[in-house]
Amino acid sequence: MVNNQSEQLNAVFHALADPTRRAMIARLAQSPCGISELAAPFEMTLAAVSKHIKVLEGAGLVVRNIQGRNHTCQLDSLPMQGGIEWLRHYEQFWNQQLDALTAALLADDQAQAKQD
Amino acid sequence: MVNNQSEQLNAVFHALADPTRRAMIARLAQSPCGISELAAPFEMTLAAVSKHIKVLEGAGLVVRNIQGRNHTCQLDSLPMQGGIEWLRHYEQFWNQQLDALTAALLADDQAQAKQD
DNA sequence: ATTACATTCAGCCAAACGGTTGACAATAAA
DNA sequence: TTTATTGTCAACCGTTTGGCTGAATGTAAT
Repeated sequence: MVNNQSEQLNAVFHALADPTRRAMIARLAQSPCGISELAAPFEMTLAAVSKHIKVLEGAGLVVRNIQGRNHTCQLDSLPMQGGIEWLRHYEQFWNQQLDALTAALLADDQAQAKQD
Repeated sequence: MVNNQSEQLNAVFHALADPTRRAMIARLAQSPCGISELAAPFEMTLAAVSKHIKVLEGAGLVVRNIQGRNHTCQLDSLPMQGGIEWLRHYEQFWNQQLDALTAALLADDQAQAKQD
């Protein structure tokens, strides 16, 4: 597990930076499932899959429920909320960029109109 | 630069997974600025800062404008939009979890009330 | 022309990453 | 009790990361 806010973001973003792990999250968003089923789509060892899941667990994105020899994984998207909120700050900035772009295009159009 | 959608997400999330780079983004969201100013808050070599900036550039999050010996960096939050959109899918899932939680708590309350 | 400044480059290092293999532990089925 | 099945663990391997240093580049100021 992770302590402070910043390390949490480190862990979450790092976990999301790998396509295999993103695919696992996408699968788990459908429904919880076991390790083998989670591993099935990937051409890699179960050991490698196991490592990926531990990264997801470490970031708090996945919780595991052990029953006998079967481990069931379940998505917990709460930690993602931290990532979304961090990004959301800059979404506004992004919209401003869009506004500036359209404004510039508009100004161009007007300048063009004057020249014609 | 990055080709397809998945690699773009890899690059963006990886870039965001480092606190130094997140701090740089936060600084650049205030206003564009030069390398040295961007480097000032960090106890690390300019060379190390240079590498971080290149990671941000590689993910498309920062664009550089060179004038003489001064490089000005500017935020481009468009690539972040991809990250936000990927995450947004699971935000809904997160809200569902919240709903389930509140429903469970409510049910608990009601059960408690019956017992009293 | 020389000196100072802003920045990158190239090479090095230790640590982390993503994968493999082979051995192991625990549980279920024969 | 033996045998599968499910999954982890430990050790290894090649690559990437994040940092350093020292040299090199290009530009501005003297």
